[in-house]
Amino acid sequence: MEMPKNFKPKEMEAGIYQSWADNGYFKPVSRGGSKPFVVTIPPPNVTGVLHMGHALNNTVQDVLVRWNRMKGNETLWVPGTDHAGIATQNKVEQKLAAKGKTRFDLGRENFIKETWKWKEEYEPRILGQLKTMGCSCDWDHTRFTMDEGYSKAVIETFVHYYEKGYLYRGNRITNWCPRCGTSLSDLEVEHEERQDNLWHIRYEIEGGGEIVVATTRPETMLGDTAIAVNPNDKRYKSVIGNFAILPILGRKIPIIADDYVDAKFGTGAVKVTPAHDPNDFEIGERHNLEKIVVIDLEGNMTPEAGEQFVGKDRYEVREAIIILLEEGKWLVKAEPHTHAVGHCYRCHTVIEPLLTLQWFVKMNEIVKPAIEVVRSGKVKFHPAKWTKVYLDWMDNIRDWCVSRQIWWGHQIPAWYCECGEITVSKEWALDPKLTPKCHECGSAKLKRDEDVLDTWFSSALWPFATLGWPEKTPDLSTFYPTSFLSTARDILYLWVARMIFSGIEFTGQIPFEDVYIHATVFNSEGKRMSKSLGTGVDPLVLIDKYGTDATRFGLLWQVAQGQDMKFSEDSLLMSQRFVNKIWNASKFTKMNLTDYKIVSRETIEKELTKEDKQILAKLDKTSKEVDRYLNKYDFQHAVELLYDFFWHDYCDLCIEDTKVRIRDNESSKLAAQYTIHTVLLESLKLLHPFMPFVTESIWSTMDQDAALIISKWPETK
RNA sequence: GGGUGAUUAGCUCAGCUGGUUAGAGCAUCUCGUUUACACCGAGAGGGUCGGGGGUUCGAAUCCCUCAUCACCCACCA
Repeated sequence: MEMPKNFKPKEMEAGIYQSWADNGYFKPVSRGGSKPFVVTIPPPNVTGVLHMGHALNNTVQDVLVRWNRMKGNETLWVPGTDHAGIATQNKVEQKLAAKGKTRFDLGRENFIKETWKWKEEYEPRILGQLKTMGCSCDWDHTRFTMDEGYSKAVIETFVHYYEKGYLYRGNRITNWCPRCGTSLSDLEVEHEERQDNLWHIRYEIEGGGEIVVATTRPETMLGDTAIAVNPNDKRYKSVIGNFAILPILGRKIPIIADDYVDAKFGTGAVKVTPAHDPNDFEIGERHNLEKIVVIDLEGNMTPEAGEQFVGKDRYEVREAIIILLEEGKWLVKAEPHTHAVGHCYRCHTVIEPLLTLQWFVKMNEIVKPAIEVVRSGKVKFHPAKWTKVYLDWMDNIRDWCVSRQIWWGHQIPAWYCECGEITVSKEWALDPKLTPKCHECGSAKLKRDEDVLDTWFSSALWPFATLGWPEKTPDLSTFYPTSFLSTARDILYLWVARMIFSGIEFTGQIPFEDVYIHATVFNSEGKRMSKSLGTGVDPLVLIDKYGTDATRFGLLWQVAQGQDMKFSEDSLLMSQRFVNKIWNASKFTKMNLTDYKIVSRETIEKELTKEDKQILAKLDKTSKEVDRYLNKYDFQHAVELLYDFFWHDYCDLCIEDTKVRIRDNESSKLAAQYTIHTVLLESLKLLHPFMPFVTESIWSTMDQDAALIISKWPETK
């Protein structure tokens, strides 16, 4: 079959993809391989579009999936998307805000309906983008973290934790985002260094004297219920047990001694606000201090803060307090001070530590086996340096706040009775027709918890919930544990660690064997690619410009060993030229094969020239090396090697050498034809996982029985 | 405060366990329009491998130290 003059990615890729899909090539089928290769995709959020990280990540996965498929292994790549609780809820709220509405105008039920509509619109877009990238996922296995079966899995895990005593509900200081109106786990808070002041404030001591405290948050003084000093601090020994007078409000608060206080920091005296600071909360617990809440869930002052401040914004009040302190001569000095301030990872509002009632998962027991499997190497990180990062975090893990005060997500299956009892029920959660009754007093006046679970609570179940767990499905027994996980390093704790302990807890097995942490893609200035900052590069624009194959190949060219990369289009340009080179070399090779009748290596062996044998040997060596590199997840070297082999060995040397022999009808013509035929076919196979479209397109013109995507990977000697 | 990584040609980066003239792509320059490809071919220039010490017969590669940058973790107000 003739090849068109040029390879036109935009015109040809979609058709090729469709034919793969139509022929069912993405389905798990064993073609004589040794063991299944299974990947569950890191589910993209249904909030938007693919970014460079996705492009790289999914290229990596597709390369391995295609490679394994060609090796004959039964291969399953499970696609899907994540409901992404807060992120998606925020998107829908923004959409409503444009119409001047809030979620409260709609009410919970309608708001959730709206969000499902959003999901129905965006999910196909994102999945479509994965198809554009050439991802060979089995679309019949597509899952969503809130689909019916998945929801069942989530409820199952909640109930399991509860019954095992791993879940508890408590009034704690949690990270609160006043804008999103929800609590956040520690991992969802982003810390940012900020230049601030350390305000030194003088408190008078009852009966004479004074004590100066240092604080970065003067507005919280309205909720002070003590001043703490270190018990060994000689400066303050004599005043311990006395009372200080809170400036402005004039309230009496005790001066107490607590080891937590560092005598060397600030003035060595700390104002204690148990309701608004986690450390102060602890001190408060130890000394039975009152917790006065002065900031509310919206970040405004409560009536407790005093009439002049009530209802005002926390920062506005900070300014006002400073002025008042100055006027009253309470302010001693303002010392410049750099410290880290927490922000919401979804909307970037400054986090307010607030006392709220939340559900927590106890972590100390559940992480133990998850530490063990990594220590013993059952789960391996690539590059290996992430092992230590993982273990350090797991060794110092703290309890996980899993309740969120939003509407989009898995509602907590807990019911509260007037009698004070809590009932956690799988049945009630799964069947809305049932009438919940208190298991203690029998009352039917139960109120369901309005909160939903942390989005990561559900994504933690991804590797097994997508395969059917908690049901004992054939998929689960065939494909679990999965083989490989590729992801970005910023969700190592948020997601990877949680999948590992969840996998072990619920299935008794590790969720995957190998974790590949891919390079982080930065822009040319070395800045994080961010849509909001306008520093992003859209992979779809690149695909449009260079074609999918070139984009994939060019990205892998730059990935190094998980090293950060400053993205540059140079490598895509190079790849684009390479695609063109492959196309033209193939076209030319075929021109030289018009009168060729396939012969075997044995029959032609004696005719082969030194050059023929050289390139055939190099081909074999290259196959071997590509295998070796892919086994190590060293994509960059695999890609470089193939480029070098095909361009410099095959095109520059072999084709140049053989074309003369073929044109001049030399006695070694048939040997020459055998050589180029063999090298081209095998090269297309080797290149296919990286550049699936152009290779399949050429292959389809070469009278082969099977499509390239399911052809047998070159065997090496 | 702890941790991790980076610093190699004008630019983006390779260089594994130390060993002859330090590599690639892009850019630059010279030559080449022989029927696959000018998105090509042949060739050239360009690097005291961040600074300073050390180990070694020999270091970009190992050790120490300094500097700069980046990222992660962290309840010192």
